[in-house]
Amino acid sequence: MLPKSFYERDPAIVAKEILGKILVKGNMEGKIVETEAYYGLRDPASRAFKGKTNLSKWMWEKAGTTFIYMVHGHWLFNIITGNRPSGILIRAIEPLKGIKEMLKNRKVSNIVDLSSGPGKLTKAFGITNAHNGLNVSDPDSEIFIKENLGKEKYEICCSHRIGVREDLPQPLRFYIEGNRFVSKK
DNA sequence: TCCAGGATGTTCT
DNA sequence: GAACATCCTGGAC
Repeated sequence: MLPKSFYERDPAIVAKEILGKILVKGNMEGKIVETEAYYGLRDPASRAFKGKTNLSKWMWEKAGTTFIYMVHGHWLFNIITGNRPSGILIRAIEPLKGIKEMLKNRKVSNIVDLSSGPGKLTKAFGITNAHNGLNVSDPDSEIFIKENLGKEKYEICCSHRIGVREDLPQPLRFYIEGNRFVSKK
């Protein structure tokens, strides 16, 4: 399992290095293939931009804390990082285990449609706001992230974030080049 | 009470 | 591939 210190860093670094790691919930596992970094107060796209509210308060929590909120009727899964308030958004994963259970949560015929988007993967994994405030570096947590022991190689690309009205100058979206489950190219 | 939002699914060409 | 209706909640008024 990834230690808390892994998350206690700049969100862009965490977003980049968490690619290829394994997200685990119950018997379901998936490889993280796409993420975005969010810089709290100085980031107009961040939920924390307007200050601390009942919703965004999680972004001030310790690194590794989960932060889940709904947009357009979809739950989006975030993890708090260092330099708070800040965090990363998990945008896409590649299903590895428990695919049967994921298919039950999402009625799709195509595996690629199962988790190739931020709202899709939360539904496939059954993640809702009930999972707010967990810590992915806590062994007792229902959701955690572990190291990928495989030795596959992949290239990491970056781009500007998707669907963000006022983006920061630097690219803050990271993904694994060529992976089928990345939401957009 | 109203409205916009870090998106998705469907329905076209 | 592009356009659009719709998903639901928190926060502002």
